[in-house]
Amino acid sequence: MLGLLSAGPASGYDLLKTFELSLENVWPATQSQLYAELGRLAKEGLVRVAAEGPRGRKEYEITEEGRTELRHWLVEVPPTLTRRSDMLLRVFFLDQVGTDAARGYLERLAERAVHEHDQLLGIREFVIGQGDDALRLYGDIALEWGLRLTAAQRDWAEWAAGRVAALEHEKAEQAGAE
Amino acid sequence: MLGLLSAGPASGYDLLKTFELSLENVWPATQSQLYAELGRLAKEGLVRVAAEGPRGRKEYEITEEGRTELRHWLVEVPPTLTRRSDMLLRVFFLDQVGTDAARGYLERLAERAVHEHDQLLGIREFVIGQGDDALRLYGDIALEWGLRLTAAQRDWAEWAAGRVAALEHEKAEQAGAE
DNA sequence: TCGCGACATGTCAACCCAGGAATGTACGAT
DNA sequence: ATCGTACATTCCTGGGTTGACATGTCGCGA
Repeated sequence: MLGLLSAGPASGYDLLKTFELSLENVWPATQSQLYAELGRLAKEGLVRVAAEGPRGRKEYEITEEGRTELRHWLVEVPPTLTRRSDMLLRVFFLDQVGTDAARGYLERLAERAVHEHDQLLGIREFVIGQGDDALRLYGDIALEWGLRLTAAQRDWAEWAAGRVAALEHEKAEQAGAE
Repeated sequence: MLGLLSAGPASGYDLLKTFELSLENVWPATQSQLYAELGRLAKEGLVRVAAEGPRGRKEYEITEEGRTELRHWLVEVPPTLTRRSDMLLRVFFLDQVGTDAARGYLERLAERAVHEHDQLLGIREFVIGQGDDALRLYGDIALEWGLRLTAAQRDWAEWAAGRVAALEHEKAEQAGAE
């Protein structure tokens, strides 16, 4: 939220829209959280109500303290590694369902990765050439991460399905040889 | 937990150790959660106390219902896409700190990816040849995902740092030409 | 035999988060 | 003029998470 407000003042509703439109792939947020957090940030002096508009609209702007805190967070606070992937957790227990279903699971993962990849390509077409140099660059970089991640996931899932198929084949041969 | 118990009975403490040792990269859990969850699973009839040992040790085993539920979850419940990466979120706001610090951030991400990659390679050396065919295969597949992910992250971060450097250069030229 | 470290479980407060319900206002199109 | 839609905020409930605290037992080595 400090990051969004650093680009200019906005209301809670504006921020909500931004989260839904452009940040939902990276950091989804709900309105309850958003408004609560705005209140908290205001109490800590990191944001301030700059103006009140129609319909009770409160336009928030970032304060100097807020900017300092944002820069601090950006470069000094170590990023937390994203853990907890139920997609990967399932893989560990895939031997419980047999090679056939396991292969199916992995193939579906591959398909989904392709689908997400396509969606990101669509977004890239859509945002092409928007914003100034710096903004476009960092948006591009984030998008590229998504593209590479989904591509890697597709390759991996296909490779994994192949490995499972090989095991299936091996088992079938052993059964045949007995 | 059902997945772990499907490999054989264990106490809450055993499960905790397993989470710490081998699942912490995929699904970290704390003891409070673990014991609470064991109680819940027992109440739902998905696990059962099989034996009691010294020190109040309660050995749980998975029930038939539990196995059914596990298989159901593995193949029928759609995996949730992992969102929320503060690492990526920061990228969006990197223009707030200038090209120099931004490049530094990305370079540190690349270093960290290399470090994680090396750790995973170490794990692979360590677990090589353990377990039976199926178990080894799925462990391998999960590990391979980590390897590919960290490799992709390194490539991406280096590529991104290069892009930022290019922007830096461009700006410097413009400043010189004025 | 004595004490330490590993084994083992349980409880609690605080926080974050998702989703939904409730409430109301202003604007634009017909 | 009015009606629907978008704007805009607040509150509530339930569930997941974390981290700390509390308690106690067994086994082994000095």
